[in-house]
Amino acid sequence: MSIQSTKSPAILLMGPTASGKTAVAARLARELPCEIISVDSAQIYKGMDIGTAKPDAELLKRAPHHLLDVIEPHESYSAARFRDDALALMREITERDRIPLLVGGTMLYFKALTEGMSELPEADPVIRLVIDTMAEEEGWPAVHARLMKVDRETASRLEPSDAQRIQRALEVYYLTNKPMSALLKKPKYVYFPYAAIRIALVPGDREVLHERIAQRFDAMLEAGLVRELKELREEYGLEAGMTSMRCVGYRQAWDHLSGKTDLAQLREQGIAATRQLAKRQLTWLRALEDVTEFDCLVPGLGDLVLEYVRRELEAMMVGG
RNA sequence: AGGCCAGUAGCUCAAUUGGCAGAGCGUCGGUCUCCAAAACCGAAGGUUGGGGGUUCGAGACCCUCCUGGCCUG
Repeated sequence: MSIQSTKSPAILLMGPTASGKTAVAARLARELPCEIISVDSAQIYKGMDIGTAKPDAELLKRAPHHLLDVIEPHESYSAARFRDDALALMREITERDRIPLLVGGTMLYFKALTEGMSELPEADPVIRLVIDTMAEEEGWPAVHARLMKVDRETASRLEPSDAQRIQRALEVYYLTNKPMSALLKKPKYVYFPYAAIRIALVPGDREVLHERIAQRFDAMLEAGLVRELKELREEYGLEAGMTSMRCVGYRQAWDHLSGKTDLAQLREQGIAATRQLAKRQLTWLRALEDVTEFDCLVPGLGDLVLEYVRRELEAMMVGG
């Protein structure tokens, strides 16, 4: 039996927070010749273990994960970097005759990986600081008006309050002297030489997912989420505005350490933020096509997914 | 038992001298091209504790009942 398809297989396992991705991935990794790549913008941070529900040491020993702990909490990452890193790893894994298993809940990373990104300049901290200062002085609507002058098309589709995207569009203009809308129109070269098996774990009942989220957040608090953050703050020069410190759980724990909230408020706000994260992830998943969904709340989920993946892989071998 | 205060959206609270019941948070839906666990947009949700009265008009004023809290015996 030979692989007739020119494309190598890759498994994409997606799902909202607390849907049980890690357990399913571990199951697949045990039964199939695959290597796990984490697709998670929070687990990318070294030291942020409890709040990101990072797989524990024992699990990592059995099933190593790539793209965990690649940067420190004061640093920043991006969808573009993820795409480069993931593609490089996928090639290595494939060359070892193994199958890349991409697991996570950061849907933009999945999109960047499989659909590619236009050629845009990377983020420039100095330019961003300039724009931030501008916004501080005159307000974002005024910055939006500036963008309107140089890139009407992009400005028109953005709300005057959409600080992050206005900043990006203006940044691109300052760096290239071209409107971002023009750069986005250029056909992009999409390199993704894989036959993807796309799987989404979604809850059949949102209420039950909410219960799981609450239980898990309580477990994080018990495991020492606040202590973990405290230690990270002592080790690194962290600030509340940093990307890492805007992660769910850490942001709320930060407020608690600053004395702004008591423990009950930390719990309540942390759980709510996690539910909101799950909701946004589900919005992404609903929009995706060619994805096979599994109810993440049914017993025997791991077996179901494993069986499905096996069938898909076999079909690729014979059919191509 | 008597006295006082409170009761408005799931939660915390607004609402001139009686004049169209609102906000924040939460919930739900959506957007997304180098910060995405981010950022932003939209929507739903009320017999104003119950009943009666005054009034053109009551969340507000009067009577009564219920519930919670505080004080006194």
